[in-house]
Amino acid sequence: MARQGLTRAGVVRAAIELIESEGLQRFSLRELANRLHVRAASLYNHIKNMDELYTEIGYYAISELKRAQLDAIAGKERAQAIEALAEAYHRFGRERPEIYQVIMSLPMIKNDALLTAAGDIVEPIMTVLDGYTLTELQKMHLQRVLRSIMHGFLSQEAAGCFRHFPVEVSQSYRMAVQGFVWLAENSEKEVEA
Amino acid sequence: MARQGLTRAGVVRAAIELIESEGLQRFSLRELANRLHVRAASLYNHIKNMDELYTEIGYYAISELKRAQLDAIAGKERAQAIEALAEAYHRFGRERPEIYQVIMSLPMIKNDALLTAAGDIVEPIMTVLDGYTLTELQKMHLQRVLRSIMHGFLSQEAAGCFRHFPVEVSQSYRMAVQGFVWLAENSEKEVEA
DNA sequence: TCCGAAAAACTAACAGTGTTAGTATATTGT
DNA sequence: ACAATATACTAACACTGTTAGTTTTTCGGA
Repeated sequence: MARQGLTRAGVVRAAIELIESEGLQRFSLRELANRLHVRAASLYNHIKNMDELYTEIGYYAISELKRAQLDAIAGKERAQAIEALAEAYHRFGRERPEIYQVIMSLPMIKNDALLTAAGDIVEPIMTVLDGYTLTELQKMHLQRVLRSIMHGFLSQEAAGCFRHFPVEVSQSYRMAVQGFVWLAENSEKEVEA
Repeated sequence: MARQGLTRAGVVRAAIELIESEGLQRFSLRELANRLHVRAASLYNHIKNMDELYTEIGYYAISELKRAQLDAIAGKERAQAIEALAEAYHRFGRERPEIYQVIMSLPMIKNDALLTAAGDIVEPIMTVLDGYTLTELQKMHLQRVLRSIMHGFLSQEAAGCFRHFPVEVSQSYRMAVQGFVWLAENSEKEVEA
């Protein structure tokens, strides 16, 4: 019954590590408790329940994805920035699939704080779009489009939908991003006209 | 202990109805058994296990999505066909969110038969692309791009990511599809050159 | 028509999930 | 040093899918 010196932050960190190593699917409070040398019920001294823990993990995951995007666009502009951001997003999803999956399965509909945090993911995209001469409305639309392309691609790739063909996935992705670059430039022309 | 006259197909049908009415999240064998006036264990006389039942539901869901797309492109060509297909796909996801979610959470990586069936979703897209002068490789890439756009959009919309802004979602979607049409036409030009 | 076989329902149990209540012990502040 | 608080525990509950073993119904063939 010796104390384990657990903290809320420590529990969250351990949960993240467990998810990254064993997979989101197999994650459970019991397994997490085992790692911390504690009974499952004891975790409730540090977290309210599983939803709250999951939300906390979500905050971390979102901040990581945001950082990856910000790092990518540093010192770049317009098409070059878009391509770098898209590539970084893609790499993040490939290298940390479980963490990415956490983001995409967050119950944002039920949690307004989480929805606000998720807005962080959009921030780097908006920054890049600031480099174009666009109305706020256009930026809004374009931001949605880019997000859809990036997530849609990653999601299907992770589901295994793209693996049975010997056609390079990265090239398909680059093509999709190129279509977006065209959209951005085209929207700009509409404004300038 | 009177028999309920259950069949494998009947169980699958009831499961689909239950998912559509109560949501995929809250679906369980016990609830399904209740609806059929039977104990949960009795379901195992008609299905092997839950994975198999889920796979069966997946086949249905995939065929429905395929049909929606085929209906949409009937009698249409090129840009008009692409737009109609994309719109039908979007409507399907909105009107039958639980069924769409089933498709997107199918464990295709573990089930080759399921992966083959999932190829059906691509068929209507390939048919539309046949209306363009493209190499097989280009068609492959483009098919992936369109799928990514459509699914990415639907997925984020369902997650609630697009709801906090008074910016019309349908217009963003149309913009994304327009970008794809440009990609298709542009690829065609490359071939013809 | 009867009887054995097969099909389909049952009950009971198991291992797993998250979660709560109540209890004991360790730590901390006065 | 003692009271208060924090943290761990055990035991239990209501779920989840799943299996084994049992009883009943149904059906096909002699």
